[in-house]
Amino acid sequence: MQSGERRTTLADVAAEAGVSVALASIVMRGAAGAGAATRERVLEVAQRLGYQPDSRARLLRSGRTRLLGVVFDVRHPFHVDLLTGLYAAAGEVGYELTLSAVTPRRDERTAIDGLLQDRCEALVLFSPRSRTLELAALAARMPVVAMMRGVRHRDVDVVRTDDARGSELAVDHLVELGHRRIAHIDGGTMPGSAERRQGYQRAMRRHGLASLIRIVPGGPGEEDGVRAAAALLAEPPTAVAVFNDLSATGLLDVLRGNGHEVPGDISVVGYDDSTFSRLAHIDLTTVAQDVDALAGRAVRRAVARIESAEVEHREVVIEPRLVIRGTSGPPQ
Amino acid sequence: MQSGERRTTLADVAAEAGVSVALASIVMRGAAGAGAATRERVLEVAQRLGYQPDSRARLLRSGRTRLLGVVFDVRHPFHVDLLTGLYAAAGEVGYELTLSAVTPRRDERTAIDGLLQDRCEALVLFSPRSRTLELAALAARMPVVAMMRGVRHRDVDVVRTDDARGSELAVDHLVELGHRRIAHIDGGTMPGSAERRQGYQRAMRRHGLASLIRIVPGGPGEEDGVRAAAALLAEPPTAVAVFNDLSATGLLDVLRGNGHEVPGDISVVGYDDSTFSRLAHIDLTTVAQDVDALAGRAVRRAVARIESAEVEHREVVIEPRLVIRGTSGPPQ
DNA sequence: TGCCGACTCTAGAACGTTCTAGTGGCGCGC
DNA sequence: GCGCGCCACTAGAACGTTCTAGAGTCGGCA
Repeated sequence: MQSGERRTTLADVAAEAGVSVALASIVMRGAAGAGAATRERVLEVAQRLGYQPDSRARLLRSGRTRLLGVVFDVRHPFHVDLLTGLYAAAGEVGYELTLSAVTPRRDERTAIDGLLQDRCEALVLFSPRSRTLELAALAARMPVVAMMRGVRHRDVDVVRTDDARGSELAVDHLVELGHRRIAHIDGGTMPGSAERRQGYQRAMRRHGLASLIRIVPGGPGEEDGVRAAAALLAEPPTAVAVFNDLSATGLLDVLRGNGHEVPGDISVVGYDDSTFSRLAHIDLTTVAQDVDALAGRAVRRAVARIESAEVEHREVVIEPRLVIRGTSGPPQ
Repeated sequence: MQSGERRTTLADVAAEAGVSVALASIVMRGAAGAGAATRERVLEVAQRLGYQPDSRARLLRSGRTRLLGVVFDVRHPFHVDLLTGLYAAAGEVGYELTLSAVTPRRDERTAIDGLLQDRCEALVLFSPRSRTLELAALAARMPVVAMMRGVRHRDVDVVRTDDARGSELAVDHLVELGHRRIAHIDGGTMPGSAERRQGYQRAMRRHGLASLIRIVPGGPGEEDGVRAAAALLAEPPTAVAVFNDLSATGLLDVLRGNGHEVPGDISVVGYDDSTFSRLAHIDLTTVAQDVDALAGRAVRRAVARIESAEVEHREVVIEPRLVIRGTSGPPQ
C-alpha cells in the first residue's frame, strides 16, 4: 500500500505552492528570507500534503546530524534510568539521541559500529568495557564521552560519579551506626569497581579499621552477590557495602534465606539507587548517582566538543549522595 | 580535530584504488560484477583508509533503509527484556533496529515522531497507548506492528501473547493448589489489561467460582499494587492473580509488611516473567511471555509487510507459559 | 532621475551513495 | 574472419535536501 505512492517531497510542496524548491526549504527550516504571505502559503500546502522532511537528505547535504549516539546495556537498570535524563538533556540543547543497546547477544563493538553508520556527531558510552586503546581510536574520529568510567586518555572525555567518595559515604554511614566489621563485595572487572573498592579501603583506614578491611570478589549481577554471600557467611561481618544494587539484592536474598535478619544481624548498602532498589519490597539503602547531573554534563560536554568549544577539564566528577532506606541499622 | 579532515568517501577509495566510484560501490556492497583481483585491491584500500559507508547517502539513493523503528518504555522491565530478542531477530533477517524510548518526560507521540524522521521502513510499538485512530493513520503510511496489545484495525498488525489464556493459566494453577477465593488486581487502562481480566473471569466461571470473582482496580506500577493491597486486605482472599510483576511486587511488600505469609497465607501470581521477578529475592510465580517468539514473529511480520508479501493472519497470538516459583502454594 | 540597499525569490551545484545504461575487450562457435 | 555473448568496468543521472550566488523589484533619498 505504502510502496506504490511516493512520499511527498519538498519539490511537491514547492510546485503546489508555486515557489522554488529553495524557497520552500527556507520556509520549512524557518530560516530568514521569505515573505510572510509566501511563508504562510507554503506551510499550509506542506501541512495539506502531509509533508515530512527527509532527514537523510537534509543531513547529507548540511553535513550536520545533531545526533548523539548512545550505547547502553539493557542488563543495567541504572543505564535505563539514565536514558530518561539524557533524552531531556539532549532535547534542551536541540540534539537528538540515537540509541544502540548492548544485550547478552550483542556486544559493545557491534553496538558502537551500528552508531557509526548513523553518522552521529558524538558518542556517549555508558560504562564502556572497551579497552582504552579502542576508545582512543574512536575518539580520534569523533568526540567520545565515557560515562561511569574513568579513561586515561586526553581525547576521551569522562563524566562520572565520584565512586570512591560514594563508597566512603556508605562506610561512613555504617561506622556512624556503630559498625566496625564492614566488608566490601566488589564489582570484578566492571568500570568503577576499582574506585569503589579504593574508596572503601580509604574510609576504613580513616576510621582506624584498616585491620578489618575485607574485600570479597563479586560482579555486577545478582548471581555475583549470591556467590559472594557464600564466601561471606563463613565468618559474617556486621555490615556489607556492595558494588551495586543488583549484586546487593542477591546478597540480601541469601542472607534472609539463611535466617539472618537485615538490618538486625547484617546491614547492607548498595550502589546506584536503581529504580528497583526503591521498590518498597527491597527498600535498599544505597549510594545514589545524580542522574540529571550526569546526563546534563555528558550532553553539554559532547556538544561543546562538537562545536569545538574550549573545554575546561577533561573529566567531570559528580558528587554521589547516600539514600538511607531499610537495609541499614545499628549492629546488635 | 575531527572537524578539519573530511571523512573518507567512496570517491577517495576509488581514486586510490584506481577504479571508478561505481565499481568501488559494487565491491563495497558485495554485489556481482567485479573481478576478484580488483575486489581484493579495493577492499584493501578501503580498510587502509578507514572507509565507513555513509548510510544516509546510501539509503537516500537506494530508497531502502532496512531499518525497523522500535518504541519501548524504559519503565517496563519487560520491554527491555524484549529488546534483546528483537535485536537478534532483526539481525537474522538483515535488518537494523533504531530505538526510541518513552520515558516519564517523553511521551509516545514524541518517540514515534522521532522515528518517522529516521525513515525506518516499519514501526514496532511495544504496548502502544495511542488510540486506534492514530495507529491507523500511521499504518496508512508504513507497516505498523503493535505488540502486547490488540488493535482492531485492518492495517495494523498485532503480535501479542494470549493474555486471556495467561490469566487462565494463573487461575488454573491456583485452583489446582486448592484455592477458591482468588482475586484479580487488574492493569487499569494498560494494553492487555482487559484481556487478562476477562481470562481471569472466564477461568473462575469454568471452575464454578463465578460467585467468588473479585476484581480490584490496579495498574502497571508497584504503587498500583500497593494501593490495591490496601483494598484487598479488608477481606483477604487466599490467592491473587496480578496484572504484572511490578504491581505484584508492590502487593507482596504490603502483604509481608502486614504479617501475612506468602505463600502460606496468600499466594501471589504475577505476569511477564520480567528479569527482576526471577531475582531469588522476589522469586515470583508468574506467567511468562515468550520473548523470542514474540520478537521473532514481530520482526518477520514487519519485514513481510515491507517486502509486501502476502500475510496470512493479521493477528499473531503466542501461547503464554506458567513459571512456578516461590510465591504460590496450597492454602492453609 | 538615478542610485543604492533591502528584501524576496530562484537556478543550480553539492552532499555520498546507488543504479541504469552503456563501452570495450575477449573468447568461442560457425 | 565475423558475429555474438559475457565479463569487467565506467559515465552520469538520480535520490531530497541545503547552500551559494545572484536576479528582480521596490522604496527612499540625494
